[in-house]
Amino acid sequence: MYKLIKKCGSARLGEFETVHGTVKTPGFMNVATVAAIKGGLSAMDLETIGTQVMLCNTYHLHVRTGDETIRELGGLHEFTGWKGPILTDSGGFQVFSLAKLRHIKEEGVTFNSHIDGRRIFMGPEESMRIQSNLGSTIAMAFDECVENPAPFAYAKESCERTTRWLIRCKEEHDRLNAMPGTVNPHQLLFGINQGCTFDELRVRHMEEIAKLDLDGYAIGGLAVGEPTEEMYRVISVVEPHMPENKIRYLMGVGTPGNILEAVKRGVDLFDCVMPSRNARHGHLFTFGGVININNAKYEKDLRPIEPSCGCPVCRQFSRAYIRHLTKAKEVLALRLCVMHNLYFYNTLTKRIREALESDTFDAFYAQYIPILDKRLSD
RNA sequence: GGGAGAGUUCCCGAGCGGCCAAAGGGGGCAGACUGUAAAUCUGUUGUCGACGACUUCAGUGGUUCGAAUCCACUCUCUCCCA
Repeated sequence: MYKLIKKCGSARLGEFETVHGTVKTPGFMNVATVAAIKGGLSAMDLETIGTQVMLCNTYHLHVRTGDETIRELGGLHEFTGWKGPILTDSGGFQVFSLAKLRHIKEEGVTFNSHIDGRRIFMGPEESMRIQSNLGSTIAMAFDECVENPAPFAYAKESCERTTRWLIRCKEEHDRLNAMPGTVNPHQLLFGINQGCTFDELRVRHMEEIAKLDLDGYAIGGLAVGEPTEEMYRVISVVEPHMPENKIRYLMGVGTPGNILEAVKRGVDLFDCVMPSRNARHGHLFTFGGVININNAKYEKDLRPIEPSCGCPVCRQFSRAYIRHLTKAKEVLALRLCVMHNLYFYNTLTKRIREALESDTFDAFYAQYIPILDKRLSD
């Protein structure tokens, strides 16, 4: 359960206890959609790079290899070898990202599998059942992540449906946890706030789902194309209505700067594909700004990605070597870049925690906001 | 020695009288990426005083209003017969 240690303005330092270990917040979850961090990282590497929570996806694991199989194999922890907390996303985001392949009804969503095209039905009960089979530490409610911009009428209708889905999720989740033979009978459930960029929808929805007394609350449906300032506004609008004694998770966000801004607004937990995806494309994060390791100027640069970084990659390899590997399209390039970027994100949240601990968060914020998302100038 | 074919922009390779500074790849350069259908996608890639001009399709010289494209010779390479 969540324990608030201290606050600095709206920013919160806390801890979240689970059967698979304690998560220190603010924290960043490392995305492993198909039970693997893209770029060739395994459970063996996650400790090295400071991972607290691994995030896997319900829809992706359902279509391949299949949640029933993973259940037979002992659940995701046995399957992946990762003993720490695992959060499974519900498949709700795929309602958004696989828009061309799906059809939404009150009961749930019909997808055409992106693997083989076969029809798949997923509603709140199905999502809960799959996540129960996967045996994750934390299950996410099945929601609809609505595209931006969306007409108010549609946003309202979708939001109300997401609330009804959430109630069904909770019932099914409680039922499954109580069933004998459940992989993880202590599985937690987080609800997801929606409402696009409409403040009144956001607030009303948050108030309603707060009544359900779930294990945690997420803000979903942001960073889907709306201006960044609008995202910050929505967080600020919703935050006062989020239960103080529950962990708050901003889904799918974001850039290092986004995370710092969201922490300042009271968010505890994050996940994003950005560090891993951008790493695969040669964009590397540092506390001095972002670099594109593909750039010609790094061809003979003997410095590590970030001289002050303590990650295994920066301790051993030069920019020149990593650039060579990316140019040569060696898989090692992906691995090294992803390792560095995830270490950076994990360290960023760690340093935010340290700043909160030592009451220097404001100074930390003032120092890093101007540079984190900019190009490193060296 | 005889015969056949080929030489295109950084590379491979299309073009075979005007719509060609020249398709398409590759490579290079740069950009995007936010609960991952993403080791992907986009732009750019002869030069310049740049809505125009200049140089380029092995070399030289021709034919033509106009040539990377046709002709002659030269050079280089590949294959076949000796």
